[in-house]
Formats: sequence, structure tokens, C-alpha cells
Amino acid sequence: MTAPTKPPHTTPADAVPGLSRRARARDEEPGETVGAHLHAPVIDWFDEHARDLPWRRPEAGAWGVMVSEFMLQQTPVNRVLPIYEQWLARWPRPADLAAEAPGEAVRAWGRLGYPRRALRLHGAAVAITERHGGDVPSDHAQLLALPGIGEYTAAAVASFAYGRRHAVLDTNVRRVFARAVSGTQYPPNATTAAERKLARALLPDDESTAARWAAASMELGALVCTAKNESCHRCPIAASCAWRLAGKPEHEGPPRRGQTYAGTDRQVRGKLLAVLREAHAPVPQSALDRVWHEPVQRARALDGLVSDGLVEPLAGGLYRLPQG
DNA sequence: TAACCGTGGCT
DNA sequence: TAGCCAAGGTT
Repeated sequence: MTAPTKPPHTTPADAVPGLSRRARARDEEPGETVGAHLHAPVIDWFDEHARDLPWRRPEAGAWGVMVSEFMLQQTPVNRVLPIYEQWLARWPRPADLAAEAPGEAVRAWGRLGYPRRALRLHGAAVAITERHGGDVPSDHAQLLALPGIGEYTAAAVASFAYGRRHAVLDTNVRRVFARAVSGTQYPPNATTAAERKLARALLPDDESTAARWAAASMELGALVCTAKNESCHRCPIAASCAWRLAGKPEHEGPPRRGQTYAGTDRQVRGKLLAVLREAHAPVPQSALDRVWHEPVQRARALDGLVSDGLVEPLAGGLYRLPQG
């Protein structure tokens, strides 16, 4: 098993075939919208082909959108669906989660992976309850100030839940833009200023259209313009796609090494936490010792979990999920 | 900036 | 089969 790897890049920052020189020179707030020829086909495609996901239904509300965004960070939709439903049924409002021990969030997170997200979602619920009267804020800066929310998630919640106009730049959208506009197979490894500028330039002027565009361009990347085995024959903007018109050149250069997973601290942490999730009483050290043979790494992993706040050490060599 | 942080399905 | 891949955030 390996950890996630992102493809390397060659994107020339400002070599954007689809944009006029004036458009490239202009920085931020648009007077006229760039890339407007992409908006209608992508949004129309979305209207017809969008998946019916629970967090897209009106009854999900801003809290449902926010919960889904936390769970979807690096985790596939199909694995999120059942946990999302259980989560919202148990904690229908931020205050409901805030009233629980953080360890309950970690337990309910199950095997979604990256359990620190569960802790941060709990922390965000506490902050929303304390600072925002229990309502998920719609302001980008206020969202960004919450634990576990970065640039992408703040924009996604503001856009999807409140219809605000933000560039929502996730891995799907970055790949769509890299191909359709920049003409490269993959976006850069890390998000660049040029990508942000491009995303802002492509954002429709109208607020509700911008929100629709954000969801539609992301869905296109998830369903059609995928990382591997892309389906150009189903793509609404294939005719103007810079990468396709260039003959779909494959990325050149050394592939970035993916971190191996087997034998890493991450694997050990996962095994340790799995024991504590299943237990409903404090667990003795001896039970944790069984999950990994190598004592030094085992101790390091446990220490890491404790310092992350995912595990609470008790007197007498007992451990449990955090109660406070 | 780059490393770190889980998990399981797919090819 | 073993590497690839999935709606990132934090340090």
C-alpha cells in the first residue's frame, strides 16, 4: 500500500492558450468574464449528469455541506456516504456535536481515515457554537478561522451552502483547468498563484452562476476529466480543450515517489486507534502492544496519537479516546 | 516547501 | 500485484 501521490507538473504559469493577452494581464476583479464559453456547456452538463448526493439536497443545510467537505478530504464519495448519514442523524446541528466528547467524533468517524479530521470537525462545531451562535458562518474569513478548514473548504462551504462567489480550487477543478485551459495533463504538485489567478479569472460574474460553475467544474473532474482513463467523448468542452487539441501529450519527467504505507508510523497509528475505537472502556497497554511488534515504533506512534489529542492516557497504563 | 497524516478499492 | 488514486489541512 502507498500513500497518496500527486502527479508532477510542467504547467507554464501564464501560458494560457484560452485567454486573451488582456485577460492574462488583468489581475483580479473581472469586468468581463474570461472563459465564458466554458460556463454554459459545463453547467448544462452538470444539470443533466450531476450525482444525487445527500449533501447537495436542500435539507442538508450548511452543516451538512460542511460535514461532507470534512469527510471528503482525501476520501472517496462511496466511503463517505454511510458515515455521513449516521453523522447527520446523530448530530443534526453543530451544537449537538459540540456537546459530545471529542472521542465520540473519532469513534463515529470509523475507518474513513485521517482521524484528525474528526477531531477538527468537533473543534469546528465547538467554535461555531461559541462564536457564531450555532450557525455555520457564510463568510469566507470566518470559515477559514475554524479548525480543519483551509482555503478550499472555506470556499466550498461558502459557495455550495450559501451560493457565494468563490474560486473553489480542489484537485478535480485544478485538473480540469490544467487540461481545458493550460493544455497539460496534470496540474502542478502544489497549488500555485497562477492557478488561483486563473480560477478567479474563470469565475462567472454573477454570484449564483459562479456557485453553479464551481460545483459543475468539480463534478466534471470527478466523473469525466478523471486523473486516469479520462472520458473525452463525454466531455461538454472537449472541442475547445487545450490538452486534447494538443494531442493529449503525456506528462514528462520523473514520477514523484509515493510514500510507502506498509510499515510506517501511519499504519501503526491506524492499528492502535482501531483498538480504541472498538473498545468502550479504557484499554490496557498490553492490548495496544499486540497490534505492533516493534516496541520503539509502537511507542512513538502512541505518543504521536496522544500529542495529537486522539488518545487520552490514564493512570495505570490505560488508554481511551479523548473525553474532554 | 515538503513531509506528514489513514484507508480501501481499483487496475 | 503493487502502485495508483480519492472534494486537503497543518506544520
